[in-house]
Amino acid sequence: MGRSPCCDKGGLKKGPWTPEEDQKLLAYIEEHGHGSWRSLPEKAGLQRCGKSCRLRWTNYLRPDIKRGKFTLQEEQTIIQLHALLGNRWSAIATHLPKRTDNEIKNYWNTHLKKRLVKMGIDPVTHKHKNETLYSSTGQSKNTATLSHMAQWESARLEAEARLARESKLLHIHNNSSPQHCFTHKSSSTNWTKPNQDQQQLESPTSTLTFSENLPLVITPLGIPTENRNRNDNNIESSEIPAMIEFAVSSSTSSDVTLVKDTEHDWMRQINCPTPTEGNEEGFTSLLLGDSIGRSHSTGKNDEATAAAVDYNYYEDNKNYWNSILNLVDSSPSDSPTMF
DNA sequence: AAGCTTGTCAACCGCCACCAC
DNA sequence: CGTGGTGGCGGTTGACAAGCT
Repeated sequence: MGRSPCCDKGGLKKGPWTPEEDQKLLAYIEEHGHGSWRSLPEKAGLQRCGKSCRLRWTNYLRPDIKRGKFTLQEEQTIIQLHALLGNRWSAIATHLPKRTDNEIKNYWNTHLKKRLVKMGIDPVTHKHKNETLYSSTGQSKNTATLSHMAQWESARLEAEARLARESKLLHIHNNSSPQHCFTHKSSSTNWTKPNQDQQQLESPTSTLTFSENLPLVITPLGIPTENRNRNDNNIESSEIPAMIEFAVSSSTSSDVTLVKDTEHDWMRQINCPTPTEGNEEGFTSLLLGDSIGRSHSTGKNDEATAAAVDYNYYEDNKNYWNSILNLVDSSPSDSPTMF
């Protein structure tokens, strides 16, 4: 479309913000909310473009921002989610309360990426450098599985974004108090001075669920990284609303059965052994080779034992991927969103 | 102490999706 | 359906700090 940059009007200031400017912006938003960012600078008496104001607010001035060193837990979460989602910093940020996508991105680029490289792990694929040796084995299934999970996570995040929007609209329609517009990812919302209680997230709960009617899309390669297209989930965008409806409307306990059934169907499709009754392990087992490893240890299935040889490498990475999968399989208690 | 290199991170840029008209 | 406005996202830049020679 070719829109000119928002700051190309003459006379607008760029560069670091002064404390006075911060104060003006903060005072204005606390009193009026940000409303339209485009018109905010003029109303707030700032010689800045709206975009600059929004960035300053979302990355620095917002009251719900935690600054300072990342904890070990946070580091692990970032690495795990990056393995799952790639450079989708905003998506990763939704799982790290009080951290901004910009902060996470910076931290990844300056610390974590280098650390992984030192460990011999490719920071893009999260594979160990000698992993290509195993590329012609069962790894492809594992990678495809992970890819599929990443696709679902993408869809889930889109679902949450949509629900947040709808929720917001609904509240507006219902003439509700402004605090309802404040959500965890406040950069995408109309923030209006919430109090402590109000800052509790009202984000809809969602789960990583699988619609029976949806085609399974398994791509050969794993984690989306380079793409700039945010709808590249290999899932038709028209299908996403259906998935959303399913995921959102079916958050009852009965879903567990459905999810597991569907999961098993899918595992059968890709010729994976499905967990038996009372031995539900699901994706985690698949990815980690647990079920195979278990067969190995019990000696009940010689064919599986032979196949397990190909998966030995995954035993080495078990903890790494297990951590990733724990994020998927469980609902993080410290996160407002759930898989 | 001065100059250079490397690391950090706030801020900017350009593209894209979404929405209203 | 096309167009323009707006906000959000991810990649990149550049100023400053810290460390090294």
